[in-house]
Amino acid sequence: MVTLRQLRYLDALARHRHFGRAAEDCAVTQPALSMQIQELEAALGLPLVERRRGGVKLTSEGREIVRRGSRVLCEMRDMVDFAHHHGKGLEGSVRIGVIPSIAPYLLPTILPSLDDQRPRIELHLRETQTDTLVEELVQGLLDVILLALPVEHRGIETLPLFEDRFLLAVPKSLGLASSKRASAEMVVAQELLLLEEGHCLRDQALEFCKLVRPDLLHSFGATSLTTLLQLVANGHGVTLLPEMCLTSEISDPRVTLLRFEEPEPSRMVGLAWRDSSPRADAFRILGQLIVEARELAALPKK
Amino acid sequence: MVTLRQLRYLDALARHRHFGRAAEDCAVTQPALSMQIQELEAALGLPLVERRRGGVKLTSEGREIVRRGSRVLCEMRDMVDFAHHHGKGLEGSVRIGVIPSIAPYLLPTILPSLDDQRPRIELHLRETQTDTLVEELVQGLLDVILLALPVEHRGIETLPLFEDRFLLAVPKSLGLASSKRASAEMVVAQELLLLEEGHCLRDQALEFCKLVRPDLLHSFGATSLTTLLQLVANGHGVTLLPEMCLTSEISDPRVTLLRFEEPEPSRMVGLAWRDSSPRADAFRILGQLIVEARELAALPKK
DNA sequence: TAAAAATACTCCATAGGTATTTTAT
DNA sequence: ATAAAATACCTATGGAGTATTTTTA
Repeated sequence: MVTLRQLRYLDALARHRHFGRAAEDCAVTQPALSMQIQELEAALGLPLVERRRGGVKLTSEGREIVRRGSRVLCEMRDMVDFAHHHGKGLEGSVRIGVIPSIAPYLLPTILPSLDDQRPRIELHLRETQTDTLVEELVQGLLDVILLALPVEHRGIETLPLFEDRFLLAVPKSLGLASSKRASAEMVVAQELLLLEEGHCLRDQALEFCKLVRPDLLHSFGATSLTTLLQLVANGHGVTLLPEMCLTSEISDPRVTLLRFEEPEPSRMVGLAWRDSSPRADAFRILGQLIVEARELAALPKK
Repeated sequence: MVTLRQLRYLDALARHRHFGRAAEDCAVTQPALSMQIQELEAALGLPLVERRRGGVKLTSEGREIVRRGSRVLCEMRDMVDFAHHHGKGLEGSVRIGVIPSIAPYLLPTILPSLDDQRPRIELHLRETQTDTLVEELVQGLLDVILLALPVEHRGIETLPLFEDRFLLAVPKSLGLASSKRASAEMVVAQELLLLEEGHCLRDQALEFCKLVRPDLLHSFGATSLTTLLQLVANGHGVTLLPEMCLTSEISDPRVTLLRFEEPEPSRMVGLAWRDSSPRADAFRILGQLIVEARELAALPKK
């Protein structure tokens, strides 16, 4: 008989690759964990790990069992969470992940209104790149993530919130700066500055320009849009900038921002959660709140 | 702490709506099951069932927990199955479901060749309509189903196998019978005979004719294509017939079969299984075998 | 030979069984 | 009044701990 306990121990063993430390992580002794792993192997009729001095190695079947076991454990967690959070809406702790090109710009506008309207919410924020966020979401380390859609991943449900246009940032020194609208060709003709690998903005910009040979680009390995904009200001090239990122601090007299010709490139910002998530309904409301907070913040500008 | 045992008992209780019989189903005594349900309710902090004389009623939260619990149990089963069937390919018992408009025509051609090539396979066949098959697949009562795509359902993976054209069966007595090709308009102009509600062929035919008011149709409630064809032979109307169903027994001198004008209507026949299914790889091979068996059977005709 | 996993054995928590009581119609 | 679920109490299984042995790099 396969038990949840066995799956939990196996999961720990897969993470630590060491019986003793895995046992410690599970708050049991090493023999206890050893026995459960053995029983699991007996129940499944397969060896799951190769025991070798200097670490434990999963067999290929073992990896698959770990994968499936994680899913089972994750769904169990979601079930218990569902029960505990049931009817409480957004209340309680929400572990939210946000990509770097959204977090600093959108959060200042939505957090205050969120605190106003849902005082009992308790946000745990994490900011990293899309791949990591999705991985952590799937593993149950995060409850919901805010990022650029689409997200193609099994077991992930998404909710589009709003379009965010891309603008072209060009140095005033360049002749281009006087153009009314930017075009894809203009981008290709100049030095295109991008964030380092792994940032979705980089991929979106490349896709827009239909550049199939990104290896040809001079990558400055910039890690933030502010850095990127500094490079533009100093005449090193041009870059694509999401409209959302236009806050007062970012404006620089040496940089001109051009809208693109129709159809304007844009990214769709949205929320994503596990489709087994216990609080899918609450996250839809969260989406609603984000959209409203954004619209509210935009009004005064007009 | 929520345990799998509790989920199994809850599942039985949801099915039987009776503590005593659910307990019997689980091969334990009624107090044992009662206790586990109580502990589950305590762990989740929710009442799951209303105890009332003359049966047990699930609360709305209870239903959701049952749904999630079933998923957990199903994934556990799939995990154990994966381990047991691992590396054995198609060997062992496969519970396959097939829709009525495919089963009698396709199976005679594929079963023999399947037996030849995979002697150790043990097929358990079930024949019903699409909705039931999908439901049973999701619940883990079936391993794989053979039906007309698309199937839109969460957690279901599909594999298209081949196109199956629709032909128009018209009575020889009708003027139409001399036409070279049939058209959608011809169908609408005549009395269209259909299978009773629930058969996917009915829906596909209606969709093709773009009939939005199927309530206007005279439904004869035919339950088999043979019956339908008898009606056509006797001049009661016309019907759409999948090409696959053209076996010698069905041919009738009073009926003419017309191919449609381009684009010819057709259905895509394919396999579907749970995306957590342990034997997804084996089912892809099964699909391959079906396609090959069909091509083999078609050759002699030429 | 030394670290790491397996084995031996003892204990206790918990699930299950039997007998009985409570509850609701 | 009676069927059905809950409670009480006892038993036994299985998971965990401690101590120890075996394995292997």
